[in-house]
Amino acid sequence: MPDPPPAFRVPDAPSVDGLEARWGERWDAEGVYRFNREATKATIYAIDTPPPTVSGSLHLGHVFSYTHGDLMARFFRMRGRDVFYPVGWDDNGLPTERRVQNYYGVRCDPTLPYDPDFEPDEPAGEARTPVSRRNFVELCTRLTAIDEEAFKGLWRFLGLSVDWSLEYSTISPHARAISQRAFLEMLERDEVYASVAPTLWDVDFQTAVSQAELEDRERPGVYHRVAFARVGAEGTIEIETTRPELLASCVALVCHPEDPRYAGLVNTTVHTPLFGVEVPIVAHELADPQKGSGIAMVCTFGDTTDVTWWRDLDLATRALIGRDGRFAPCDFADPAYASVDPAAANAHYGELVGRSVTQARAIVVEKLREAGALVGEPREITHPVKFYEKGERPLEIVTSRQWFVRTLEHREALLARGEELAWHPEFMRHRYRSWVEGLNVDWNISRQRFFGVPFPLWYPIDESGEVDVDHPLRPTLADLPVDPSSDAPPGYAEAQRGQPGGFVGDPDVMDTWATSSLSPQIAGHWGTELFERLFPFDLRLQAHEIIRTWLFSTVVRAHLGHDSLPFTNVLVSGWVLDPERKKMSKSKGNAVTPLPLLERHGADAVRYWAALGRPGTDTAVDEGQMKVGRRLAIKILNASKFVLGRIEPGVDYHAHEVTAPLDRDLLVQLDALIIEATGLFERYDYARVLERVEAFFWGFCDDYLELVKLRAYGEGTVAEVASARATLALALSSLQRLFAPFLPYVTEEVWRWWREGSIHVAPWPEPLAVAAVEPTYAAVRAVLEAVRREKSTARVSQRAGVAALSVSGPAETLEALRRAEADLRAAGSIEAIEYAEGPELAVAVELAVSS
RNA sequence: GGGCGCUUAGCUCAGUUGGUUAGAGCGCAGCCUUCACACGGCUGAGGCCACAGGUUCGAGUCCUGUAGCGCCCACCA
Repeated sequence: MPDPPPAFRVPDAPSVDGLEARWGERWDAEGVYRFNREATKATIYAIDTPPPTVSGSLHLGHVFSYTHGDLMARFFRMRGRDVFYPVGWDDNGLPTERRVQNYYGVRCDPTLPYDPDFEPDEPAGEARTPVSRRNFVELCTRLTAIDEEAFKGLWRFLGLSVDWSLEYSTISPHARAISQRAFLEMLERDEVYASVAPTLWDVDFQTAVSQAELEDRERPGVYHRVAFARVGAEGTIEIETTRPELLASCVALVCHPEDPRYAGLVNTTVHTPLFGVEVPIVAHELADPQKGSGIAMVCTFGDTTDVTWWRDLDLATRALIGRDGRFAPCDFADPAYASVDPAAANAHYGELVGRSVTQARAIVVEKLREAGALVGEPREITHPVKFYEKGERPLEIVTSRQWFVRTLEHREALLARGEELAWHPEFMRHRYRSWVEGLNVDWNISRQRFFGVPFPLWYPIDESGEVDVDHPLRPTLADLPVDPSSDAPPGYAEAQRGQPGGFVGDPDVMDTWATSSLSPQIAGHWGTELFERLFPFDLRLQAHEIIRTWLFSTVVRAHLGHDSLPFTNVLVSGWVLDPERKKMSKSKGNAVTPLPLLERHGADAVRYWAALGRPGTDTAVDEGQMKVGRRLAIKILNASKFVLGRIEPGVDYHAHEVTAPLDRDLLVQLDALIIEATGLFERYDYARVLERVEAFFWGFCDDYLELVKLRAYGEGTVAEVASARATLALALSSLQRLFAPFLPYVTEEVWRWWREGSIHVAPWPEPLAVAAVEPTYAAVRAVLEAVRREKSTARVSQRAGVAALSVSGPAETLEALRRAEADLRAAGSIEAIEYAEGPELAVAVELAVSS
């Protein structure tokens, strides 16, 4: 530690206001949080923090979670680790597209040519001007840059100790290059494949959606009981469906193989009502005899179960819903449909073409009713329906070509990775496991959108104009990142785009998780020597809602690409709940904007509130706790001011000067606190650290400072005075540093009153190894408290004199009191103390006659 | 349907391996205009630790079950 300065710099009226600006600038100027690029693997502590979606606004939940990461960063930095603490922005993807559309009043039309002179109207009107993909991406880049500055300002105010030179964004050329390289390597290793398959599809966003982006929503539905006529036999089979509009895509009826009601019907056929298509009755385990009539209509595709039946039972394909969510034309005379009355079927279907799902449903129900195929009246129910988490209409399943990462065949290995990872809190491990166990499709990473990382592939066009998707053209690694919609593949010229003998670019972009799953590789500069020292990272910080997306996908990429975990620890933050204990979300309108809270209470105060939130535990917004945090910060100012007013500048105090039993006992307690706090921090239990340190500190202020006040002023022998002052100096130094990760601003302020350099690169306190003494502190505090109680009961000032104090208690307690009698008498204004042995500690106070 | 978490003072929450009389803060009440701190301090009241069984000398803590709340996962006709 540098030598103490010759004089202390304690202001007359210390304040917690304005510390953020003052120290934020100094930290930048001094490079306090700069990563040491020479650091070795052994000393590096690398942190992977979530790149927040730039299109939204940061809410208090972000502040909460990022504070937790910062606590760990600051602790390990003080422990001597070389902390690699970058921050990223997730600026690619759908949310940004939406925000740009609204902000600038544009929409992307990839068929348009680039207009270098295009300027959007500001503010945007209602109209949406179509612009080229390149123009659109430029606007995305422009707006995200603005948003990122605002985010950065908030993080700085909050006091995140990140190294801003390590900032990254997921749409940057660097991130795109990493993302494309990782994709090409997966392709090389056959870990990713393109497939034309039924895909979950959002009809509004017109893009595929992955399993991880699904959510169930309870929606009202209507059961319709529909009769199918048997073929070659008398009678009908009745099914129940909530999606009668899909009758035209019916390919089978399915029952459970052991259902006695239908066992004899398996492998017979029926005709669909209205369309007269002959479909088989088949058996499958998934058919639930309890549901509806026990026999279901299989359509291509009504839901994911249909996909399973279709695949397992090798059923026909009659997909009719298009990418826009409307019924596409089809001809029932086509042998694939095999209608017994194509003319009638086409007449019926003609009324559905171009209709949305809800419109078609009404039409089909009416027709069924007229045809006498609707049995009874429809029954209203509520049932879960799959939605894209950002979508507004139920997902459809359409057949399209998509890129998939092979996750299913690595299920066991991925489960093992989950076991290998150290989870904080431990129970969050279950979330990951149940997700991996429940995977049922490979990870779809392609999106039919514009602002994202393009797939770095082109497809050759043969002389007859056919696109050959099976033999993609790849860029060389040195050319990455590429945009196949504007760059030509190696060996081709741009003029050959779309021409026979030429090429076309892959039109899709990667899902945002396909890029953010590489956050360690992006932030750590995969491909450089530095990355080898950083990877795997030491800590991943995130909220529990993205375990199935970000955490899972990052584990997949590291497992496939590096045969490793991406990080060794994950710290999972809980949610921030509003005062009614509801999850904060923008859509509910209860999201709390953090900046006003930070300005009102101060960054340290907000961090204090966040730091009390245990890992994985949901925590309510509580301004009361922030006020407590602010008060704690003020107390640290004042206690520091007091101590520095008693000790000498330029003096290096040592534990061997501490001779008074009370002082030595305090330092023994402090050693225990340091040991406990260090252990808790190393186990990521930051909240307990704060709780313990805070409790010790308040006791230190309320009792110890009061007890040694007079000695600290200089009363008593030289040794007694020196003992008190040394204890104050040593305790203050340790306490300031114990608080530093939590309250970085106020601790920096008070540290610099008497120390050179930043507290945040000062060493974490070590125990002073003070030899144990006879216990003194606890007994003295108990008596002091009793004296205060008596005075309070007597309604006199705490300064009121005590003429005589009679203490009875066990001999060892009395011994303890005698060891610190002068201090006790000073703190309690006690003239004389009488001792008497007794079974329990009891005090009798005789107040002095007030003058 | 499977899983996880929670249930302790009016409120928000601690109670690590079972061990004296269950803790903190806020709020509330009373007192103190203290020479570090009124952006204070001191003191106090307030709890069948969700419920029912069990293990144990001893259970807020361990086991079983029940209920309520929240979340995750699920093939949701």
